[in-house]
Amino acid sequence: RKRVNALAEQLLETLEEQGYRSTSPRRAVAQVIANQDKHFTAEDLREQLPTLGRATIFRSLKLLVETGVLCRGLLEDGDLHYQLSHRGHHHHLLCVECGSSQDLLGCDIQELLQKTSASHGFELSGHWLEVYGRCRSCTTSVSSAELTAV
Amino acid sequence: RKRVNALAEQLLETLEEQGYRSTSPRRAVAQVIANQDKHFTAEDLREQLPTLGRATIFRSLKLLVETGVLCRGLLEDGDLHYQLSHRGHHHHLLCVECGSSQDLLGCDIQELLQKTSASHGFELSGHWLEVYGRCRSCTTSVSSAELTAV
DNA sequence: ATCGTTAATGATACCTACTCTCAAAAGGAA
DNA sequence: TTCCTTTTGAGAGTAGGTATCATTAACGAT
Repeated sequence: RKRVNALAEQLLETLEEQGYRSTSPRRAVAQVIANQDKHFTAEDLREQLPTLGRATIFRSLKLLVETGVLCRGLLEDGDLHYQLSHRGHHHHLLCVECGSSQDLLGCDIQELLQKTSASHGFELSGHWLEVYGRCRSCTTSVSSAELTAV
Repeated sequence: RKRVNALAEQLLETLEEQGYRSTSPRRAVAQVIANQDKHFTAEDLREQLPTLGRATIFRSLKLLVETGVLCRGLLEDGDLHYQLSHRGHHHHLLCVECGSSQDLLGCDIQELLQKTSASHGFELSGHWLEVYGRCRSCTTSVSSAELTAV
């Protein structure tokens, strides 16, 4: 569990590098985020940090997104959530069952989009992709139930 | 401009097929949507239909999305917008300059995602993709200005 | 044509998720 | 410590959407 604190410290360092002060509310937020294993909403954070002001939480989230520590995503139901950003452009696999998320590696969609956009006379500037499904542990844990049902 | 009314009528028919009544507020909404050449927000609709109740507009939009007439999308800044849905799963090219949108044709991302998801032990159930950039007419109209600047 | 049932509407209150304002309270460099 | 600046929390405000409910409009049956 030392790693957790290490991650929290890393988040704070990123902020400090960009000229933001290391305050106790920010330390608390960093700690909670570092403990998170799923994507989370602003409300989740608020529940875990009831002593912090509402505005402070939103401000921290905004800051962390701006500095690239977090990224925002959209759940299938339209809810906004946050998760640690693993630097660089990438996408997420979101498990609709347990809520876990993992980075989608080795998916070179950029090239595909570039080609297809060009054929529409379109100058690509960016894209947003979220992938939904069920993760390995959810598919295996439910498979027996499904088998009896079938 | 007969085509516009034809489109509006088509929207209403889709609602009627699903058991919804053809009311005058719905006719008005259909007419405005049919006239729209870009994606639009609920607020855009409200401005063009000031006599309609707020709730009615939101209800109509919801209904049209549920019946598959419209689809919802997310702009780069996080704003929610609507546009005519051309049946079946597809994606949009959104021009960040003029706001126009066109369907992205011939992009088989599904297959790519399927493969990559599988290699993560992930059972794909869906995805969400928006592509941002500048459309043909915007790139050509600005190109001269950019040339002098460079 | 009109009736009666049910769906749809509009006014308004409410709600959620967030932002703004501003006085007070920390950071932190000197 | 001091002084300046950033940050904070409380609370008001805002955007965008939903819930409630009495009234009104659709439309199939008569």
